[in-house]
Amino acid sequence: MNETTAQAPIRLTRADGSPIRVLVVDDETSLTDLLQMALRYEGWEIKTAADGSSAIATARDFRPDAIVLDIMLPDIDGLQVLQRLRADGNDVPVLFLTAKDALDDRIAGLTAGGDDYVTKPFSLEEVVARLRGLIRRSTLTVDANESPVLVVGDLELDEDSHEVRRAGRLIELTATEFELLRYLMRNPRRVVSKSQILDRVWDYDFGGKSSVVEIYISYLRKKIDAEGSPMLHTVRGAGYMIKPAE
Amino acid sequence: MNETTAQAPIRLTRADGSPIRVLVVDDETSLTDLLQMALRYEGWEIKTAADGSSAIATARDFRPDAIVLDIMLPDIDGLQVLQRLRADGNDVPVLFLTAKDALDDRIAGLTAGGDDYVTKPFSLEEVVARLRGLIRRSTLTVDANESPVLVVGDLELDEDSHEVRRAGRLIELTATEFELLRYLMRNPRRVVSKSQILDRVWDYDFGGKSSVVEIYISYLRKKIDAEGSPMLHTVRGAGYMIKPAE
DNA sequence: ACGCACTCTCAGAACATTCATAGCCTTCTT
DNA sequence: AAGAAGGCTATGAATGTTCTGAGAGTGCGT
Repeated sequence: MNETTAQAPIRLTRADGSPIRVLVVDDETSLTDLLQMALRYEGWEIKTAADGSSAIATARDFRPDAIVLDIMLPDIDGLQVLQRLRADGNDVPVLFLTAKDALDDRIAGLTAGGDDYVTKPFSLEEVVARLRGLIRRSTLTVDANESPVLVVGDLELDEDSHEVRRAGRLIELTATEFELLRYLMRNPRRVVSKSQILDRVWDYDFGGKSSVVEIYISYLRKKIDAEGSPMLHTVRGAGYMIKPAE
Repeated sequence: MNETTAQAPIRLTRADGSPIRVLVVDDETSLTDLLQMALRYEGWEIKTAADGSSAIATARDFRPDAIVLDIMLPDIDGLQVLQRLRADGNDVPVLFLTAKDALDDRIAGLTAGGDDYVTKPFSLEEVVARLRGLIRRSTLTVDANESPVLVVGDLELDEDSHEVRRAGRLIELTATEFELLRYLMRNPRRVVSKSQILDRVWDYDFGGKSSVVEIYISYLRKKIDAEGSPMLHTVRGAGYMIKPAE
């Protein structure tokens, strides 16, 4: 055994070690496919539903730890699905998906109940992070053997406070820089390609070029690797990797 | 372990550690739904009733630590419900809900008896705070492993006296400023979004824009962060956070 | 009824962020 | 060693977000 051995992946599980279960509800297959892939990659067990009534039925049988729920559904409105779940005594936390312009009054009050929402188009990192937050804070899911702080070497990232520190020194990051660093830190000592980063950290409808990743890596380096030995490494032709300085 | 470790959440429980139980009585489902969501998120166990007689029955069976009771009910008047409970020898503290214009003298005497009331429309922070106060002061609930004083760094907020001090110096806040600060201080070192703040601190029927939050943050800064290092931090694109000055 | 304190909108200023472009640098291949 | 490919970063324009002053409206207390 040596120091480069892969560490156990950061993986949220239930109290008994069985995988987290998530129900994804949206009528666009392209979106449910995308989310299903991304969430399976987290090691979670996923079921999907395309409308409100099958969502309610599946929630009953599948007993998910969280639900991703589009507001706009062909039959029953997403908010009504929530109401029915609650009327059933089901406290599962819900992450709503909503178009940016269709926001406001209808969503009002949601976050006060411990639920949350993201606006389309979203980045997968954002959805996963919010889900992890919801599940971690949910009074139902017993485990939460997880801290909101990612640590790689002397670099720390706190998902609750959004604080990032290198050797204790506070570092200010923009939203995109923060998401990129979080993604890298959740995959330490592993090369991630520019397309992986783009697929994961940028909104799914991002139309720009992948060179934007290079730019943000460059920003991060200036802030993270400014002093001390570098932790952000380029793997030519393959991608980028973060690991503790040696 | 270092000084940035997340502190245990502030959570009121009964003496044996079991969750607080609250009965919510209102005939409008939208309101009971909202309160149920918000109070569950406090980690409490909630039951609801839509009229006076089922409220009395549920109070007997469920043995709640507090009751939220609308004055206006389809069958029996809320105040009469209180009378019947007391006649039964049930001393559970009651938080009445009443329309602002229907504020009659009958309500006036309530607070003398250890009960309390809020006028509709209310903010969730207000209801939760009043409930916490009632439960904490109630002779029934044994625990109260909780102080009415929130402390973050050298900033103190007393929920009983409504006094706020920074480094010992008394600071005058308006009602809204106080509620906003209380909400932030109950979530120290955690980024809270503008929608979360709006959902929680502003009345549930508030129709305005979330920029009002920015304005009140600005007011708070002038009073709280006037001198000394700042405790109120903007996390661009995410929300606001309070933490001890470094 | 009056004045005062408070809440909230508006609008513009100030500021931060995102991203494309382009030229330079590094590394690899032959 | 030269060329090609890939990567880095300075610059700046466009965009998006936050802050704040002025003031209108509201409601409360006297």
